[in-house]
Amino acid sequence: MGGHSCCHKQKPRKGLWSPEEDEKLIKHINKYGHGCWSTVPNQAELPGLQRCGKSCRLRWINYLRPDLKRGTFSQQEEDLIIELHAVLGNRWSKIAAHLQGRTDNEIKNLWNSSIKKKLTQRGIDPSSHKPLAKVNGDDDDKAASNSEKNSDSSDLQSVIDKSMDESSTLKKEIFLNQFLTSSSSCCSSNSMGYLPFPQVSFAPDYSSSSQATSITINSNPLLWLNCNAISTPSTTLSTSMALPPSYEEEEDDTIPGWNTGNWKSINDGGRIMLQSTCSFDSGVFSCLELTSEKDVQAHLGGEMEDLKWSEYLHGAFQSQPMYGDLETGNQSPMNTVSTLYQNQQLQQELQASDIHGKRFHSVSLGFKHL
DNA sequence: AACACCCACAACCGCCGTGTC
DNA sequence: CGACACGGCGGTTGTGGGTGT
Repeated sequence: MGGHSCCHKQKPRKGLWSPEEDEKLIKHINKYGHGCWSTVPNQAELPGLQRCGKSCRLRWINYLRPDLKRGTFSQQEEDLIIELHAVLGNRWSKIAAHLQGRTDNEIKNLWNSSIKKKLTQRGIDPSSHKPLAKVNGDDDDKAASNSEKNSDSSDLQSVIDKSMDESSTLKKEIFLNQFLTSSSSCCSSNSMGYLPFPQVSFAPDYSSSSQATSITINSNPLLWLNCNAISTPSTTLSTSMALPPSYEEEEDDTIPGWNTGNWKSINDGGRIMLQSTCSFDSGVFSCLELTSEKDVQAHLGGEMEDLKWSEYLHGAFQSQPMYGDLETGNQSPMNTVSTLYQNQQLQQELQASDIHGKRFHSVSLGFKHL
């Protein structure tokens, strides 16, 4: 156990990597790729790397990979890590997947050396993300995975993980839709369902003093919702929602029929800004996750993709076509994604964190009341 | 200058899941 | 079906630079 064949032939070198070793490894990877790490040390340029394949892999992934960002973490990145940790717990690789150019090791180190302390200083328990006063007992790492304490959340997370592993966006949509269909069907009318994405948090319970607004739908139009932010007890970022055109005329942001008890909504010049969690009591969600600029472009620019999406929605829900006129009256359906960038604050955040144009997560939800 | 201490980061270790034979 | 190899992950340790005394 633990021993690898590549380590048996000769005692592997340990400790810090020398520049020469790095150079050899880079040369090798550039030339041959890294199909099988265990053979890398044997194949590397003479006189051969006396390193375990595992060590080569780690060195490459954590340090030598060309797409690594390196350098200090921005405040936005730190906030995002905190928010993701609140949802994902110590699943560093999952967290790292949301931060372009950052490795799980880097994030883990940052968490252990810096963020943990900062949170504690702010009076927040770093494992539970709750105020320290409210955390019972001693601080054994009982909430290493915060969401796992709740079996529903744990199930949810496994669904998330599974869905993330699906390569096809359409598969994701179908899978998540299936999940949500079954999820919503088992929810009583006043029970909570949560958007099944790690970037949507399960947190703050807005009190009656908040501006929480009930948003409902009682007919069958699709409601498109773009989420690319996360809210946590410590931070709340806004989520944007693009409404069907018919609702643009409404005098306020209340839509009868869709109970989103925990959404805090703000009417922002005709656009509805949402914060916090979302709940639903019935209906079917369709979900789309766009994880890269390429994905977005494919949807924004690709008629075929739009067609597939529309067809899927038609087929699955027999619903009316998606709404193209979200705001300006001339947007294509998938341009809902672009409304993300009409939120100036969000745009700034994305730019500041170097995510803009590179990688971000967006969730589009189509809703049809049954 | 020497030492202790702290901190950030790199690397290792052990375990687990998966694929293959 | 079991054994084995391998990759991946999270926890932990090691290392080196910076800073204070």
